[in-house]
Amino acid sequence: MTSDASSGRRSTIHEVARAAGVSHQTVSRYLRGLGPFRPQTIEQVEAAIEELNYRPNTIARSMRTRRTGVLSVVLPSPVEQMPTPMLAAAGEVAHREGFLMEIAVVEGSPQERAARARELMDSGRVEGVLSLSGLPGLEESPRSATTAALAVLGQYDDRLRGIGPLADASLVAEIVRRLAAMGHRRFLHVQGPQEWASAAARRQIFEETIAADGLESHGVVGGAWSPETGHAAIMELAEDSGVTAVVAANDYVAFGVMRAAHERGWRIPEDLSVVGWDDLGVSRYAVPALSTVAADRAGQGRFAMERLIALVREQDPPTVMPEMNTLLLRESVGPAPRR
Amino acid sequence: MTSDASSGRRSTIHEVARAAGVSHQTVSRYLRGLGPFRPQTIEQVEAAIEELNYRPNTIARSMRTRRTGVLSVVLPSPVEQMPTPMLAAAGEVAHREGFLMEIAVVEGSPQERAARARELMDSGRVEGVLSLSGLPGLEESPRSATTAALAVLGQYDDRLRGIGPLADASLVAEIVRRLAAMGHRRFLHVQGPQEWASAAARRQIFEETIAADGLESHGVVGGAWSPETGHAAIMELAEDSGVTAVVAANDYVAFGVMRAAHERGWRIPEDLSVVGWDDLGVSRYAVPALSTVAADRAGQGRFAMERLIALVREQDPPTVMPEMNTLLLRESVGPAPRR
DNA sequence: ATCGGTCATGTGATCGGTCACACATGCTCG
DNA sequence: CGAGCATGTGTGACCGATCACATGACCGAT
Repeated sequence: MTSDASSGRRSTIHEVARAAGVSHQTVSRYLRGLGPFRPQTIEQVEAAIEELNYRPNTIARSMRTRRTGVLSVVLPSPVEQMPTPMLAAAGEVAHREGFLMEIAVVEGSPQERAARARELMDSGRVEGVLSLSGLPGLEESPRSATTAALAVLGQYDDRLRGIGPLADASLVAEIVRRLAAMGHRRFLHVQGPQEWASAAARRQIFEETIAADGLESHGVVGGAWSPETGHAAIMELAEDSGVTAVVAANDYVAFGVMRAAHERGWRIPEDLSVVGWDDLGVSRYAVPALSTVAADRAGQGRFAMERLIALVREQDPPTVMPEMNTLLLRESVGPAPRR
Repeated sequence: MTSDASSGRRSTIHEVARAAGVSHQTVSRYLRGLGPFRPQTIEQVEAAIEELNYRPNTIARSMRTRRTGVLSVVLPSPVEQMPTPMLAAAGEVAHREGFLMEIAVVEGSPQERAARARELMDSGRVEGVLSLSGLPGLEESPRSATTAALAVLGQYDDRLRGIGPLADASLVAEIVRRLAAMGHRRFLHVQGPQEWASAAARRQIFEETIAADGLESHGVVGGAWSPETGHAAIMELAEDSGVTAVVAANDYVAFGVMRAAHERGWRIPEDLSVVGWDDLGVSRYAVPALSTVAADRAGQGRFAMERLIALVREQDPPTVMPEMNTLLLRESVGPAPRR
């Protein structure tokens, strides 16, 4: 904007101090808003900053203070289905608390991801790391002098109980029972990738509920979050399979299921009922409108970020998040067809 | 893992050097893989690193080298429809070139976003900034000593010519002409938010083509990227509007359009043809399958990131990206109904 | 006249690395 | 046999901030 100092080098606090005729420490204090100043001093410092177009070097500051104000969310690599509402909410919380949230996309296997996350924690670049997927070998930790804090959402423990709300699949039981109440007896589950806590939990609850309630499972197929998965699952189904209800891993999968049913000439919900998970923005606009679970991703994002920030500050983490999933039954479910 | 040094402080290169019986410089060289070493030296240094559980402090390194290896993508705040395939591809390029890509979600008006981006560029924390939206007052720049490089994708210039491939809307003309060839005469455009270069460009080309080809526009409505927008646009349409073809701003909007048509009892494509933009993963699985433009987001992401990296390295930026949009006509378009 | 306290500012060390350069050793070659 | 060179390593300055502590001016109280 104004004269851009003399050379291409960026100016430092010392140069500002010299230009203002004060000590570097005075400038530093000014920048941090500390201590009272003589009006004249303020004026001179401000003029010098303006003239030299000075901006503090965050790196240098971080080196001394060991604070960076940056929290990092690490995401597994197939980033296509990034949980954006969650990230948006998490970012909002971070912003409110004075942090900058960055998203780091990390490639590779769970082991490689864990190594990269570890590296990030040790680099000094961030004060906290939030992982949305499990990181084998790393455990949640408060911030220490040696590393950044770590919060993990959606991780499973040894008994496959998700500790994060992400993995809470209890509503799958509700789905199955509601469908059973409408007369459905034979179910198909199209599962997601089993490395994901949430996918594994949904499958587990599905099978448990089928068994507990004396219903029939035609089986579990699939293994990805994509529409293709759902499409293939239905196309491979025998004409006389007897399946009248499909529990899909998520809405993407459910879209594929609905499309395949259409292609086979099966009406939804008259011939087949379908339920997804996630309540994508377009799901209620599908024809027929897709039944799903609204997972309050925003709430989960807030929760996760608040938890991380508490760990960073070595405060008490927030209490366990209440159940926040909501089952939305729309046009894609109906009474089971008569045999 | 092993003994965690003595205290809570993290160990430094000097401590490693002392433990290994070499100079700090030798350790530094070892870490950077420079120069040859005596086998014994390597052994001692590795043992010391292992024993002290040493990790280099990236901040301290960056301070001296002025390199951070971090490129930042700044996204506007309503992050719900984050262009994930683009980000994924961009991240891949960054990774391949030895950079870490972070995504910074920035809140506020375009002006505020520009200010935050500026701050990020001046902080020294990142070497380059890639903005997916326009930043008023900031222009693309190579990396200088004073700030990070900036690349802007989808920005418009004074004459509303998008400089980024994102804003290339030329296929809108093709869409309109293909529909006209099927007998459509009266069109509706449901536009996106006009602050977005891409939305503005699509609208402009729509209107230009209508005028140039002597067709009729029922008007332009809407102004957001959401299904609600498309839904409302159709619900408000008079029964005798004469509109037989809708050009929607993107697939989200198109989903809303299709749903509303269904609710009004209009068949697609027999009564109404609909075209979206973006080719969402679920679009080809919709019933009827949604016609759209596959924008090769991944290609755009790669292009943008390569451009940024070239700016950072002060090399020649890649040549202008070739046309990469593809029109996909699916079930949602058909011949115009007879009056 | 001296003392203690507040106000406003200055001095030098420090964070943990890299950079520039010096230096010691052993080998080859004229 | 010493110059020249490659090999391997060490010394101290430096990046740009903050931190800990010192200092000088001014004030009212003893």
